[in-house]
Amino acid sequence: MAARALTDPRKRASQARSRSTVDALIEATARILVRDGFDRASTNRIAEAAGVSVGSLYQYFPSKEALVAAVIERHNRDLLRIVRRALADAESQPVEQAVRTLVAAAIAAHRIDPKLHRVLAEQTPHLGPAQTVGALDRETYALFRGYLERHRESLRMPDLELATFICATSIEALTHAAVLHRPDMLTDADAETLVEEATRLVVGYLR
Amino acid sequence: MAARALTDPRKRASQARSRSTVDALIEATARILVRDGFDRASTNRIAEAAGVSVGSLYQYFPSKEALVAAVIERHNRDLLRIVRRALADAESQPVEQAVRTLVAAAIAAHRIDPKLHRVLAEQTPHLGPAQTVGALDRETYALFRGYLERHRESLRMPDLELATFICATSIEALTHAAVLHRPDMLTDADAETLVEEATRLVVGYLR
DNA sequence: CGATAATATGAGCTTTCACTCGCATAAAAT
DNA sequence: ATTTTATGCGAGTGAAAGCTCATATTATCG
Repeated sequence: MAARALTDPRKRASQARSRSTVDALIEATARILVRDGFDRASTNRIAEAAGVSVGSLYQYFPSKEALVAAVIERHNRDLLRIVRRALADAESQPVEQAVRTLVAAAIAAHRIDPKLHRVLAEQTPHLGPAQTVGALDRETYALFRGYLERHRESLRMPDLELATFICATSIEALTHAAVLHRPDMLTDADAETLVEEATRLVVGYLR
Repeated sequence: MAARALTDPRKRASQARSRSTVDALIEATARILVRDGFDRASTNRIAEAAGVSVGSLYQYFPSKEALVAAVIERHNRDLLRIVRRALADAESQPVEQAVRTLVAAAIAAHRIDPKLHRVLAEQTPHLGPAQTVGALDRETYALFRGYLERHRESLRMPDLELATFICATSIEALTHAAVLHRPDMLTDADAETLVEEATRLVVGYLR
């Protein structure tokens, strides 16, 4: 019997009223997470911030983790939209331009809601791997690997698996670190040179 | 007035007996962190695992955070010893060999106690930045930047700050990811090719 | 030995927090 | 209009965790 993950929603909201309750809860969770951090984000506080009672909260989410999982899911969906779009554009581009497109998209994606991204990245990896921000990395990883495979003639890389690991990990780390620890690198002028340098790094590696 | 950080030790241990109590506590904290994770590592459990009473624990550590900070400090000290040593060796080496030395050291360092490293990296960044694993990154960053400055003639990089960021971030991320998420890459044979590839990435960037 | 300081003990206090449950209200169905 | 279902409420419960303190044991020193 497939054990129902404890992050699954408890009940589908069918009426418009309850759907807006669910939305308010997810939205409030994101706000409280940013304001107070994971540990201090109590379900009571979240419910209050959403203008809803704790009882209602537990009608739709079986646990605090489920609530956070919903926030992560929404955030990941937003980021993935950008990355997918970029990789679709990159498909028809030569390697160098493709990498540039991807790097720029990675930065743009991290800029959607940096404060939330930070909290999710730093304080939630112990929630099941399916919900973590890491899930996003894995998806991006797969997409990028697809690109490399379809363009393997223009590369001199025997081991695409390894190449994907090196490139995806580096790009993710650089954009992540820039957004979280070095916001000074993201003024419009500096952001451009960052994109160029990261592109040089990766393209130089791929030849 | 300099506010005493709540991660400072509470009292110096003077007799040999108490010093061994403190050691046992730090050691036990590391074990429990690995076994149960940060959240479930209660001070009572830690004291019990150390064969010591909670009261004694609070005689030397004002909070759970202080205890964890001590573990981080010890772990960082161990890692830094390896990195310092490597960068000392690298000092007299040409760029390519120097980078190889550093990458190999980074992997070796991450292998000291991977399980503990994972817990500390994933579950403690919300403790003050002074105690985080990030402190280690910053130190390494500074050391590496020193190397680049002393060898700037053999590089064609105008902006050493940026170059340090790109290289240090990439190396850290690659070794971190390999140790934590891809242990299959660390069989002796594969580890060597990983070192070579990471070296190619960075050296290619530095020219 | 006797006295003082250092160290160790662990029952229990306090607080916080996730979560429940009985009941009220609003929408849908009949 | 009446019944049925969906949604909302929030005081209260039980468990867990951080931390204290009154007391006991051990070491140090004159």
